[in-house]
Amino acid sequence: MSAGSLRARVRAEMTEEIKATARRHLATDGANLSLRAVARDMGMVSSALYRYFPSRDALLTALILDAYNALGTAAEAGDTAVTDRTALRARWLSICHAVRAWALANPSEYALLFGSPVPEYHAPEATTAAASRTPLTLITVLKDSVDAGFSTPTDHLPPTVHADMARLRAGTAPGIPEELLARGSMGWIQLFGAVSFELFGQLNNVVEAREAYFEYQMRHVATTIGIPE
Amino acid sequence: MSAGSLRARVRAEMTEEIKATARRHLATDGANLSLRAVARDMGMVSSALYRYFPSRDALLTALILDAYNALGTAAEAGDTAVTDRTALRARWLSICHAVRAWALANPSEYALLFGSPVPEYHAPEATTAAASRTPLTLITVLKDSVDAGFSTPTDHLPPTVHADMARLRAGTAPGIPEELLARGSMGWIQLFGAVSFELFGQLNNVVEAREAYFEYQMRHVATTIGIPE
DNA sequence: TCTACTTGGAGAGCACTGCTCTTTCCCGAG
DNA sequence: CTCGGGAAAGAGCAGTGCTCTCCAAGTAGA
Repeated sequence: MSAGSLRARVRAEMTEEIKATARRHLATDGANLSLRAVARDMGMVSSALYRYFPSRDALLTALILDAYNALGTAAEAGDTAVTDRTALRARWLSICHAVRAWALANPSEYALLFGSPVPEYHAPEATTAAASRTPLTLITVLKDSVDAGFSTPTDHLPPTVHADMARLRAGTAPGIPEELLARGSMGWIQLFGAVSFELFGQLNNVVEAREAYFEYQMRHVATTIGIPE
Repeated sequence: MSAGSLRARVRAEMTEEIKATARRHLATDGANLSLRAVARDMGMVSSALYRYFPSRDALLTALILDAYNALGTAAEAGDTAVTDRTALRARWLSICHAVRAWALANPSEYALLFGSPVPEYHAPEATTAAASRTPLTLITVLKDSVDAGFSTPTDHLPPTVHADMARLRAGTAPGIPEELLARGSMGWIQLFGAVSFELFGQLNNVVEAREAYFEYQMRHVATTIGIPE
């Protein structure tokens, strides 16, 4: 059996190496990386690569899945890094900083996840689970905030938004009021917007104190959501 | 002289037609549209197209410039559509809705502006002026808010952020307190994040009431900035 | 009006791309 | 020890951005 799994192991290693090489190319060529160049880098011919990935899109899908999971892992690590689990504000901010740090360390992968959608490419269902890990980490803090008895916002939500939030809660986080979820989603959007603005060059020649301005924003968001100091 | 300008006029028309065709291709092929396909669509050979644009990047730059200006025009129109110039909240919200409407109507051009940066492509200086039209429109509302005597936020800004905002103010909007500019920039980021999330598919299967949730967010942002009802 | 010059279009060609198909080879299960 | 299947190689197809040469047509000066 060790012989039988050898083939499989080699194949798995090969697949990993292809992805690693592709990730390297991602940094310079973006989403339109070249299969042939990846193969060339590995000393193999391009057609051999099709034994591992049926198409370029399949390779991209694998990279996207890995990236979502890497970001999710980083976000969760940011959360658990705060040993005092009752320090909700610190946890929220730690997650935000973890997301930004991961994005700055892996800009091309972040762009693959949150940048312009690749034309003619449709993400398979499998990615959505990985994609929701990061927002779920944020929602966990909201849930702990509710359990700790902190007061929640009392916005008036339009009925349709209320329904959306109720549906979101049903799938993920029982017990969180719709109003809090709505504000939490806003915070997730602000986090994404801030990181994207910085990474995509929209802050150039405007804001130099990137870290400080990010911190300022996220503190403000945390306050808005109702996470006390 | 009418003969001399004929050539120029034909050339201008040709340039416009190329851009229009390219814009159409942008919708299906995204940023990696094909010069040859554009030429084919116009019944000409690809090399002829190089008489008008020295490279594919140059064509993209022209499209980007046009898109920034179109968005800026839409934003300004959203502002001036509010006849009561003292209705600052209405003006702010009208600008936000105009930006979203333009983005929904021109998704691929929006992606070109605010999506993943094109690898190896660096925007020339000329685009920055067009790019700032939309945020400047928002800042105008902030300025009118100050002039109207509305109270401004009293955040404590880190010194570096304070300096950034002072520099931003110096170039654009004298008289606006740094704290207000910082919050206004947050609002611009939230607007961008909300539109991008919706357009790039991040809201799929989560929020269905797109319009209503957007409105909710922007109202909240306006309140946060300190624009009274 | 005739000529000299500039300009725009056409076509061939180069190096590259994703992908398919066929051929070869070699590992490992029976 | 045989032989089936997985993996690699290579040729080939249609497409790409871009360059170069060639030619027709429009423009300006005498």
